[in-house]
Amino acid sequence: MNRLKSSKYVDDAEEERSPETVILEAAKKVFIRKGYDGARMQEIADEAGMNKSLLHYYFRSKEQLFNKIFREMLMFVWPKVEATIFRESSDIRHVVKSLIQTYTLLVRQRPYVFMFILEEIGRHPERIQQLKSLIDDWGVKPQHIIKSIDKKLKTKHIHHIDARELIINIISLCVFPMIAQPVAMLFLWPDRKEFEKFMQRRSEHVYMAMCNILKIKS
Amino acid sequence: MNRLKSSKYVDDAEEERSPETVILEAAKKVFIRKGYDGARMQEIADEAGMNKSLLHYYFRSKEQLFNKIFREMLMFVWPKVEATIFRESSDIRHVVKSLIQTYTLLVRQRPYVFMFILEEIGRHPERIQQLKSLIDDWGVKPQHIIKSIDKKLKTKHIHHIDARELIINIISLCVFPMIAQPVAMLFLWPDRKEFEKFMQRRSEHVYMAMCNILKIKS
DNA sequence: CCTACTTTTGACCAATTGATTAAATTGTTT
DNA sequence: AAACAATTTAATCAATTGGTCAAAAGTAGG
Repeated sequence: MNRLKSSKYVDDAEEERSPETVILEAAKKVFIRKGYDGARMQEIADEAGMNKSLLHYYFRSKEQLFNKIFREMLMFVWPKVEATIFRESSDIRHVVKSLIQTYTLLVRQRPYVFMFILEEIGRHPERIQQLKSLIDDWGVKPQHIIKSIDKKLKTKHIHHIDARELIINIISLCVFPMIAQPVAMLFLWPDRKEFEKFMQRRSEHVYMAMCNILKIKS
Repeated sequence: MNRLKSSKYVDDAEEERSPETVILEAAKKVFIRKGYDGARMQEIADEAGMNKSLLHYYFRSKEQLFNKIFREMLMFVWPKVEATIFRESSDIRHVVKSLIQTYTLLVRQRPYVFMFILEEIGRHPERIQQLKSLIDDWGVKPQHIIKSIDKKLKTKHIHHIDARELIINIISLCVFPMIAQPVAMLFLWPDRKEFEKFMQRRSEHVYMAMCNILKIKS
């Protein structure tokens, strides 16, 4: 009854056009556009160009379909952030620079991803569990993050700052402008092109700002 | 048919407990909790302890009820921000300090307000119009904001920075940590008390950071 | 008490929701 | 082609949605 395997197209090595994939792509679009509560299974079916029943055939329920998308989003962000935090370099400048580049890259690649995650966790707090078990599986202890950064901050003659403050500052400066885009464009960048230019240079500007905060020369 | 005036309790000068107010308060709670799409008229009625039909009697539709709440939120934020930006002082330090204090105060008083506004505008972009007409009514031209700050930045020996960048940096540093609270508490502040302490000192920290960015002494 | 009004209620509505089911179609294997 | 399994479809479900309406209840003035 619930065969979730598809044998069709599998021999066709190239295109990744299995029904599951088509559905997931369509669902992603709709969930991003409308959020979980605003999304409709029918709209996803239309977007995928198939019958609504197929969504249930392949993914059982709206909730399970959403969870697949949500997990994929978390997996898009977390590994890159984690790799950056625990990178080899003991030079705090390198870590700061990498963190900034990582977040600005993520924002540029998937402008919606942080807002989406924060929104859905805010609306349905039980979903924080998914993130929890994800970093559990990854075997990362949150306190290690702080310690890892903190150790690197204790070297040289750097303006003393709490590691958590440093991290949240970086993420704030990189991520928030994109989250606030609609309002920011109303008040500060009436021209869309101007805003895009601003976001393109964001990485450098944040790095300079962080260097000033840490009182190190870039 | 559509009398929206209430004569009852009006003589009773003290308590602001008119049906309209009770409904608005209940609606606000529910809309903040669930968002527009997730909110249910029945839940608002339950929260207000009255019949669902009364909501339509006093506010006609879910949309109109929401708009009242939404406008109130905008009015809670905008006047204070606007007053801060156009304040008399020509000393950039005062303006920066006031901006930081204003935003951190708003965040502390209504932790949900910025996320809510950004969320609802993101989900229903047509609502940006409400914000537009609001600042129109207020008679404020966005470019004046930039100019006002920019002029103050041109004085003294201050590290050159674009006015819009300065503003977005301040807002990012003040607002984002609260928006990211659920995730931030998972990774960086496992103890809720610790996070609250952090947020209490946020104003000072952001001010110091901004002084470093501007290369002025606090 | 009677009348005119506002406010409140519960029954009800059409439309939509996520989900199920059985039948129809397609694909594969022999 | 027959038989079997996998996929797709359309019809349909019960539950829920925002919204309406007429009747009931409350209120005030005379």
